[in-house]
Amino acid sequence: MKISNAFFPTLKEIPTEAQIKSHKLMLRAGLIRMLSSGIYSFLPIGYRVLKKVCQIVREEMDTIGGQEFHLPALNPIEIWEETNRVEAFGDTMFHVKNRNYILAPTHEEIICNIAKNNLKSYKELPQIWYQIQTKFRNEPRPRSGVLRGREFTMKDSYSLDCILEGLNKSYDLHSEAYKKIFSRCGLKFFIVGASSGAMGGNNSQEFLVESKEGGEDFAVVCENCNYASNIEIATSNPQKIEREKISKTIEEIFTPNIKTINQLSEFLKTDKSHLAKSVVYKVDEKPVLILMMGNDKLNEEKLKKYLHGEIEKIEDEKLVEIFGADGGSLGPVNLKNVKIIADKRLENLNQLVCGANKNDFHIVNIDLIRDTSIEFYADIRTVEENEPCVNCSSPLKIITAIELGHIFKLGTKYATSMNATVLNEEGKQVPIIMGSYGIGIERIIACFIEQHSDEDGIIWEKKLSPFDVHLISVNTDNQNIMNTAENIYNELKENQVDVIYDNRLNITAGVKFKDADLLGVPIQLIVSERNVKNGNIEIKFRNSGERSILKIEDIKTFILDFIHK
RNA sequence: CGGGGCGUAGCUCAGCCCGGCUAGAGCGCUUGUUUUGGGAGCAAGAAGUCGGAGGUUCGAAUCCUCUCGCCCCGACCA
Repeated sequence: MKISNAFFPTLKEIPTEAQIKSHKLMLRAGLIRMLSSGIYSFLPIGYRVLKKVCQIVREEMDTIGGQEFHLPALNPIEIWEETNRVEAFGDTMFHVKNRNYILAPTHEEIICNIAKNNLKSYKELPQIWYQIQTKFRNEPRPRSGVLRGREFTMKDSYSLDCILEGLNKSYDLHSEAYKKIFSRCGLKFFIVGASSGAMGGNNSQEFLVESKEGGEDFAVVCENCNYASNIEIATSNPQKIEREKISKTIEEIFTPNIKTINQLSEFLKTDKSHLAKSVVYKVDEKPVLILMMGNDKLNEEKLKKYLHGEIEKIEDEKLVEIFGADGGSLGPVNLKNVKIIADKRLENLNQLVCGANKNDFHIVNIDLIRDTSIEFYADIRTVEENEPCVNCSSPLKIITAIELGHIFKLGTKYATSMNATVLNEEGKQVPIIMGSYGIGIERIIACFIEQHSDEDGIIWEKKLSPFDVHLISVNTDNQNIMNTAENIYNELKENQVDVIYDNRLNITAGVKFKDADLLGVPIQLIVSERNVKNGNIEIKFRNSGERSILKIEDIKTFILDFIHK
């Protein structure tokens, strides 16, 4: 490709809309342009990278026996009502205004529909079906360029089995394929156990890339024993508190202007492990009081597992109405008509301090068994940095990360509601057992750039690079230089080398070098007077900045060796 | 959906508080010319309904109301 007649719009300045490195560079290097919030066009250079990523994904999916589909993005809403997911997705799903269609946010229902209509027998299983296509989700807040878009490319695959061992095998195949995909893409990633959220099912793992700037997920990891888990489900071994031998009589005490656990601990000279914080949620419009030890943070994801229905933080104004006190003074003693749940860490403890449901008063010497009617205890706290690991007691780390891929064992949830069954060996109708496995294609690109760039631009590795070689002619008014560069260009093209050739006239060398570094193709070939007169060409490696001189006649061999190495 | 910020030339921004000349700068773009190894010099030029609508005023980029868009934090989110 010759830049003189190509669309390669680079930017010297950083558009204000971009905050994180990958977004800035994708805009500056002419890979993408925004159409609207969370909606991006891939320009020719960016699309080349996207296609390379897709090809790697495709090859690895095909290797594990995957078969590629092309599925409709426009779906009749009825099929989504069968699984009750119109409601589950809520505002996240795009609805077509003048027809009863939706824009598909994912494709379990469509896959399940095809399976139901066409698969009859266990003999036809297992199947792995995948697609690499655009998905639509009305993200309430798109951000970080292509990292969280309303329209984005996703590889999703679905495994179909009718026995559990089959599902396990399909799941493991995907796990291995994903490791290969992300390694081939040159990413440093790690794997954690995760919550399956609105997808349904139980077992699930996420493939994450550490990123302080663009990360939206938090992973809890142990560097000693390799325990790794999304914070949504992570557990730890916090210090255990024992019940004291004697439960003293409860007593209301005056605690003027004490609102927080820190203030209370200071005021009473009491360790936080003897203070219990009360937080209130609304579950199906009814208040639920949740007791946490000290400053422990409630984990909503964990809480959701124990409470059915929508959970939501309660408005401050409602608190006075229900409890007769404000936020900092609530407690579980003498509460009627409010369900109480407590974190496992507090189980059956005594000698505790809680709010008195009366502003500026707390109650001391509470015995949770004697003085409260707690419905149940459960692990609902959020793990904190440096707490001991559940397996090996080493201090845990918390890492901010971007989610690249997620694999789930879905089970029979969709097959059951859509009545997708096959006959098993005994001639019995059994529901198809599904697995679901996603990869965010644009996220691979953005994560790669997050990990591979410097102040001058992107540093592609050859597998994802939009071109193999960036050819630059420096002295454009010298016909000999232009001819030499043109010959190199043609020779490389004839040998299937992808070359981008900066043949622009009347542009200073500096501009060409800056653009080349910004785009970040691994090898730059620089054709200039000073070297051509000796029959030489300069070569610069983008990653190391290293330069060397080659004989013109050796270039082809050198480049081909480099590409195929 | 709550909180905050921003919207002026293709890009980055000044001007707005405190209304008043023909709305500015740098970069980019066009033409000419000189340059040609790290985003060039000189000369000339094109480019804007100041996001949109309404209002106040003799007069609005500037003040008021509404509205649309973008970014950030939170909520939410496979």
